[in-house]
Amino acid sequence: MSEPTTTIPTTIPKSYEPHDVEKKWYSAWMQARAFAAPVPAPGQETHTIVIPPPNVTGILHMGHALNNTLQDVLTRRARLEGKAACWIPGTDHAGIATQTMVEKHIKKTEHKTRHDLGRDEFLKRVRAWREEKGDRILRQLRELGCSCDWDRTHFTMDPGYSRAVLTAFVKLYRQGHIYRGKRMVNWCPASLTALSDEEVEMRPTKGHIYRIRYELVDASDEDVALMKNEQWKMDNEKAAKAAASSQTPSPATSAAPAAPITPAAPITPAALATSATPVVPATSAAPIASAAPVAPAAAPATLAAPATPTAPAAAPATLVPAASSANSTLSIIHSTFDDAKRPAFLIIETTRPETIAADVAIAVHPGDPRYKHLLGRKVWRPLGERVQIPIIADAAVDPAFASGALKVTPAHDKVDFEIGRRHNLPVIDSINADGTMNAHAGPELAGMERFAARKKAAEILAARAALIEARPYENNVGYSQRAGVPIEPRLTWQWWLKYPRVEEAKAVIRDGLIQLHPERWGKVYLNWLENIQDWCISRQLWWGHRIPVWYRKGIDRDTLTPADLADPAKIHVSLDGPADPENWTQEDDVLDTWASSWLWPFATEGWPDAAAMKAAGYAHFYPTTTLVTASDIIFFWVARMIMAGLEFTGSAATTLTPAPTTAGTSLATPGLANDKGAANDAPATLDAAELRRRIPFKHVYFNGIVRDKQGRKMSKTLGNSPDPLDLVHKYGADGLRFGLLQIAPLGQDVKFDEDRIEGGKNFCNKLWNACRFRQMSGGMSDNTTLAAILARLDPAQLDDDDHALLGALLDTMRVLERSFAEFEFATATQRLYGFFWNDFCDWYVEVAKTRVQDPSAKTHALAIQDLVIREFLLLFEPFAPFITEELWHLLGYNGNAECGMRNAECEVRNAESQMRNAESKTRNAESQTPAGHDAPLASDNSAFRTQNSAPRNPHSAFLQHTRLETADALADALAAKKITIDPAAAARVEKLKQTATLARQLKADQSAAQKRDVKFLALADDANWTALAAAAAKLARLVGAASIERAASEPALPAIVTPLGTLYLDTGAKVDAAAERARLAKELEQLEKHIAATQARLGNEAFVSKAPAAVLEGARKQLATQQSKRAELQRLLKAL
RNA sequence: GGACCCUUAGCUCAGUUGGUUAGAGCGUUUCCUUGACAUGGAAAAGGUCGUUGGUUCGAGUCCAAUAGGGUCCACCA
Repeated sequence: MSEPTTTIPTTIPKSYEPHDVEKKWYSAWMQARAFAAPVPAPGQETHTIVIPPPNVTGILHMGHALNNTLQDVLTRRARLEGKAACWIPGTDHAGIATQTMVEKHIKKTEHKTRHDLGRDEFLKRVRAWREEKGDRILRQLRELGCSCDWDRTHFTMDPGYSRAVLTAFVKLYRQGHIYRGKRMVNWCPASLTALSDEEVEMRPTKGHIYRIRYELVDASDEDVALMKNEQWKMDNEKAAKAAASSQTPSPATSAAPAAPITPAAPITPAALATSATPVVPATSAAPIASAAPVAPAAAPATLAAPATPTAPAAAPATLVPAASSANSTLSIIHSTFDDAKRPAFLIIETTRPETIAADVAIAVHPGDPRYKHLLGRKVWRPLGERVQIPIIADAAVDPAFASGALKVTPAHDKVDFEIGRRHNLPVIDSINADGTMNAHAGPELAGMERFAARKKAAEILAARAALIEARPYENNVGYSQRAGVPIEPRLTWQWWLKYPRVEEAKAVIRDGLIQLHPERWGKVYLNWLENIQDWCISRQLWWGHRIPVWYRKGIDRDTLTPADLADPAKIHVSLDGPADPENWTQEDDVLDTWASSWLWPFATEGWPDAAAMKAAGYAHFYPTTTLVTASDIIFFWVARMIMAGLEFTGSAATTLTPAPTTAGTSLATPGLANDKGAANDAPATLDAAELRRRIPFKHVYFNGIVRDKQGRKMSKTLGNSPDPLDLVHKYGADGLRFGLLQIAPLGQDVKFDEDRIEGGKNFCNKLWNACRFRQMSGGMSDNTTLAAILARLDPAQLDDDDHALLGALLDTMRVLERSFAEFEFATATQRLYGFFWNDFCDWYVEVAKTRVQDPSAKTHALAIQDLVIREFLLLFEPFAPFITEELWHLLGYNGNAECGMRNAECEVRNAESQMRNAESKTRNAESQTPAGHDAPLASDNSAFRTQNSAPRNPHSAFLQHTRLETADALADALAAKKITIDPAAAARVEKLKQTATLARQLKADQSAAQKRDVKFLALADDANWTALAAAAAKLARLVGAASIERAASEPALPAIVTPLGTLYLDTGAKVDAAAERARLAKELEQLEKHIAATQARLGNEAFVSKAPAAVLEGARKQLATQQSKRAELQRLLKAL
């Protein structure tokens, strides 16, 4: 690692090289088990975080990097504050994602489906896949520096965790919260499983809406007349309008009034035809996307009606091209019915004509006068089997939409299903699980994919003259979030959960037992809970927790009544299955992945096994302290965890049937099997104390979504997502962490900017070199404890710079204390940056150079630096753990500091771990091997984790095991040394800083910035000259001057007015009086403006009478300063 | 349709309870390799704080309206 260079007397290399340092320290931490959560000493505060478990086969992206950096920062800061910190890592089995991935792999390599392999064999493959590819993301987290307690690594499919999941199911089932029902679900035709509402994403989707005639059965003359008056007329008018608007010469030249009809060129059925057999000429294909109202030479697709409209299904669909295209540009396709024979029609509009064969009714609003007389009548279904379907009234229909008549297709739409149920209508399911049409869709469509079938249906309807028009239409379509395909509402048997503890879940947020940061998410959360729907928890997958329900053999699962479901002779629900398994068949479905991860905060702490909970320290570490997550899973995960915590934990959680000492395989553990009283675990109402015991976390911090510089979400397809590990290699983990947090404001999305990461790296380098310089300055003494450093301070030698620096340090410590309390990490990083770079490096280290060369002042001046660097490293460690650890050791802050500071605690910890050592003999050997970066994670999670047997090295003296003083404690320690910060010192230093800047400005203005042999002459009163003279040496060094002397008279030299008097610059060059005059005049002019503004304020009677005294005083002082500066400038001008 | 967030320098963002001449980093211009650091130092230019109106002695900050950008929920076939 650090090699001494030959020329510079230091052991610290010239620039910070993160790579080796990171590797070295992470290994050291792992070997020392530095992250293992300690058993809390009596009275010691705990700090727990559970990681949002990433997909077991996932890879680290920027979102993870930000999210986990935040957790690590909180955890490390908690350690420094002396809390027993516990960060529980782990992964999620990610049912659909992982299964899909493995299925694809098997398809590619073996050309087989999971059904070819069978359930058991397939699951074997998934487990093998996980062995090979899994947990990579956890190893990547180590490269980021994450200080998880790796011995507590959990996986949602581990036997122990699985037992928790099934326990929760059984308990909820027995309480009546879980039921099986045949209901409409969101079906994913790609993944072939049901999804929860939360997994469906609504996207605006371009398509068409089809206007279709449903022929009225037994139409009377009145009907015909009515139809003519109403719908028929409507369509004719529409056609006329469309025609009229199309005659507008050009849309560009005429500001045509907005036509009520969509100006987009309509699409004809013919244009929809893919394999155009009997079709209108190709010229009629209108460009769908074109917005030009000018209809192209589109032929009026006037279609001949079938010869016998009463039996269209049998008739060949003959389309006759229009005889002439001269007379119209119709957007509406009229059939040429013989007026005399014309039947009456009902008109409906639909986006899904392929489902017409599954229509079972037409519904209108009960109050709609247009249709009152038709209620109870029937229409012919225009597609599929030609049957009559009733016209019914239902309030769900919006009379204002389209024609006000809705086709009712219970199998393929949620609303329709409800209507069907209300009216006892049959359900005709015409779509297969994979999204293809089945026999019910009719012979023309059967076997076709649903979207192809839609086109085909339109063609057929057009051929039968039932399609009036198909126009472009955009509506919201539900997509499977994961597979990205439109979901299909589908009627299936599923398991449902009525959420438990909904009211309590609202209360804990409303009453602030759980605090959200930022707070506003509470509203979103409550809104969701107000409208909560039962959760579909079953998935038609294999990779997941198989639902612990067994059906008696010979029972038809699809005809089970609620009574059957409650009958233990037919249905068995338990953890371990029936005693006579040969007579039963287990449910095929598995649970939604979220139905396992909602238990994460306590299932990772041993729940429901009392012994495991004890071993994990549940009593200490639950509830967890802070959950750090992104807001996009507030419903998926956060809300559900709250309900699960409220339902399953608390006093009852610790009184569950303990696991038997003869530990069999965990799934066979008869936990709840014999437990008839599961439903009684939870008291009906929870008082405030009980709620506090049960909440899964006290704070939720929502980190922003990492977006690219344009504000777009990062995605693989856009290629705008940098690999965090690349950034680690380029800028170091610390640079990445610091840079990320600098741009991560509370509750705002993060626009990623690689320049900021580079800034993080540069800051690390600055820190590195400042420490290197400190070491080069020599005189390294005992840095091992704060007391040792304080002992080297000489209160008598404390000067203004010391006061100002220590004051800024204390202030920085307070800012950080506040930032952490309020999760304002950007504030914290900015403050650290400004303090170290500006206050310490730019000013203090520079001015101290003079003192360091003075043997009588050196010890003191360096002690101040040692103190500040020590405190800074402690403050900075959570953000940049590697470089701070390295410097901590290089500068000798470690020593035996820890045991000096925390002897008692060390002993307690050792004693405790030895006890645990004795207890946990069953641990496998693997996880006891020292683990470095690439060491495998402990893979056996079957037993609920106990602490590792190896005691933490009490002499490791890692930075993070040191205690960070509070600002108050440090102030007290200084006070004990008779050092109290003089606030006026900072103001004096500030004046000096301004003077230095102005002096440099003058030099630069005189093109002498690079010269170091110039002289400054000061014209100052005695007070100012005293201050200047005292600082003359350091000031001369700072601004690059040979000397600063008091002017005897008024020199004829370029001058600048400073807070400490007027400075003249003698460069030895000739003075350009005209240029000087211009410069001074310009400055005077600016000053006059400010004076005028200040005078105006003070001249305002209302201001003087109403403004607070301090403000008034400030203004008067300001005016005085400005005026004296003006006088000085005027004097200088005159002298030139 | 309902709820929420954002708009400040070329870019990314700070601006506590309203109070001097609105800040930082990056970028830009000029100068500087002097024994910590060129991943650096010094100086400079750059903003009527989206718009309009109001409250106030005083508004980037509070209120109202409005424009633009974004998020979540619901959803009409």
